Amino acid sequence: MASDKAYETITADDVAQLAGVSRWTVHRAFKKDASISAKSRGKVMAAAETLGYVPDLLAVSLASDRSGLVAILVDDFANPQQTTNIALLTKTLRRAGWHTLLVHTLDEVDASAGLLHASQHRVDAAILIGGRFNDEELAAALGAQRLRRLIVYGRVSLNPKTVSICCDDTDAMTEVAEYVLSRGYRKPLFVAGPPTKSAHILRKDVFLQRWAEATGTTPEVIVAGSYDPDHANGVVTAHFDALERAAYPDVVVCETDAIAMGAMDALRYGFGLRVPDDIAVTGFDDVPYAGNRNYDLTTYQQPNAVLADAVVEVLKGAANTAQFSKLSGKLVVRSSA
Amino acid sequence: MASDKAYETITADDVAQLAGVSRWTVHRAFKKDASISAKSRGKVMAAAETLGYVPDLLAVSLASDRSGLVAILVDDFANPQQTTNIALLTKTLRRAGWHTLLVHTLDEVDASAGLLHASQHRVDAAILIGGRFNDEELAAALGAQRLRRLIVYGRVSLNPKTVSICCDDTDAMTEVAEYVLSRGYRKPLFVAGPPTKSAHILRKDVFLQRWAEATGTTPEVIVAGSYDPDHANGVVTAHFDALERAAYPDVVVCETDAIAMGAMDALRYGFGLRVPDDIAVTGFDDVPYAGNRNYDLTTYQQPNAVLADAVVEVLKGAANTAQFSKLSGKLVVRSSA
DNA sequence: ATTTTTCTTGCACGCGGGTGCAAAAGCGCC
DNA sequence: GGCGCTTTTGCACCCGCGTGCAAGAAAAAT
Repeated sequence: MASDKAYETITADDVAQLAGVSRWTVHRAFKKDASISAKSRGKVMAAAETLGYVPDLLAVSLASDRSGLVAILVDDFANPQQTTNIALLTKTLRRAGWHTLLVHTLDEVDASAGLLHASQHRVDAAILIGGRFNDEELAAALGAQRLRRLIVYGRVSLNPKTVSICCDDTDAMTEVAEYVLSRGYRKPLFVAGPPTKSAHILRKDVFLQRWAEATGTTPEVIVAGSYDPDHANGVVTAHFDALERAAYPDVVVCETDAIAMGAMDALRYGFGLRVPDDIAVTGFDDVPYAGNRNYDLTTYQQPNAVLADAVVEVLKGAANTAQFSKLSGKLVVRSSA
Repeated sequence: MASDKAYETITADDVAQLAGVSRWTVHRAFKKDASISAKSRGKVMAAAETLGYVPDLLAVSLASDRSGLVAILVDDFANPQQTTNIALLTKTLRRAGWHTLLVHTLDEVDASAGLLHASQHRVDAAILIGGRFNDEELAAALGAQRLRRLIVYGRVSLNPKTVSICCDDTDAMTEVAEYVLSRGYRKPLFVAGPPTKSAHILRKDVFLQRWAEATGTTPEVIVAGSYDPDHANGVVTAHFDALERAAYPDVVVCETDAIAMGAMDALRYGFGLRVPDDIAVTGFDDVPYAGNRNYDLTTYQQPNAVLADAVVEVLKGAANTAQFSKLSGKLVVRSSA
């Protein structure tokens, strides 16, 4: 194993000495369009090369007040949409020059603690992907702490101090509702995710409203306490257990793919139902597994790349952030409905 | 959205002024068992409370040469075992007081670049979870850069400058082989993951050897280029496409659950085979989905919590690190084999 | 009351690098 | 060669906090 001092620290001073210039000249050599002669920049670069000099980002952050770090707060790794987002965001941010501090928040209270820790690292922004948090409380923290920006990802926050980056649930869920109606389903069950304290997912409300407009009836709704497929499985099982066969819905509309997958497993293995022959299922997000032959889920595809790019825009100081909460994806029709 | 200066920076100086003491006394107040009078500590704490003072971790890191940061390098978010590990590690590390820098490495070359960036943040350790890297090259970097420890997670690295934390593939895969033999299977197909440049997964070799010892025959082997289930699906499909029905193996032994899940999908949906009636499948890792009713995979359960705890031990400076590469899990028998 | 001993406290200096300004060097020109 | 101007370079000071040491204050011993 590596000893605690296996490395030697090369600072700008070392480079300066070798190059025969002052430390500040070294810094200039590394700074794009700084006033420095070609000759001394050459000397510095050569010296830096031979010494293997790399600037210390900690010191850079301290001095420049920009850390190049973005915190991502996540609370539910069982939700495939979240892991997908983490993967995409870390990749996108890295390409754009930011590094990621991944904070695994344990519960709602802990989200604030996580945010505090992130701020102590002077992150340039904190992105909330998780579901269990209270953005009012967070916004309070926002004022007091060293937090530049708070980005709520994948849902709408009404707090003006935060930036929401998400697709327009109204358009999206309306499209899903239209599709379900157009396919002739008439007895839907909506499976919602955990209720939110503040930053909302509007899918349920939109679906219910659109459905009521079109049919004059209100669909039944059940609520899953988390976006873990296994949990959704249990909730759906409990619901169907209490139902006569004749009372089964003809379509199960789920707030997310994670829920849809759990629901589908429940229907198939718990009640021997065939999808879509006996009952249809729709999801939302189009996570990687949704296209899998097991599920082949009809779902609404999030514009993931666009969302991730929006984060970079915000980091770069985009002025008009309102547009970022109205992005749109597209309906993906597969065999499940 | 938050303006760029929404926060006010409260430093120890501010607290000192309010408390009527010097800055150093403030630091002492926050330092466990520092020599300071109860009275002034009280004053400091009160002042810190009213101002909402929180130490700047960047400055702490710079001054103390300990960042409290650990980098996790990952390359494949499609592999459920990796996301599981990320979740567990971030949680475990956070509880133990470390924060996580998540680096999404794009390819093998990029792993070195990622490690370099991590070192620029003075991480206390870097953990390699990914598969696509070359640990010799990384070890070279290790000497030159500001990297205290390099932990290779989930596989064995022979490089003495790194610490391997993983379960003992020899014991584990022997157990799997014994089980497969005991169930009467005689015509196995081994589906291996991508070949490694240096830090190895020994499962294939162990299985082949044990099988040869027991039966005198050598199982057929095919190689998947990644641990993405979809990719494995394709590889298995291609293999079976070229086979007569009579030549099908009776059991498909997979290097990981991710591969097993892809393989199972291929067998079922591509060739109409029933698992385990027509063909059996085994995995390795026991990822969350492995227990799902769709797969219900017989697999070898990694001692995840033990592995994660081992990381903390190493960070705390555990002397005897050799033990950490010989941990053991347990065989989980389900219906797939 | 004086001297020791023990606590407390203040402070210089360092971590590695960024900023703005002033001195120095280089330049063209008369 | 001397002048004024532009480019280079050096430097003081700062980011916020930690360490070790020495001076000051309080408590104990004489």
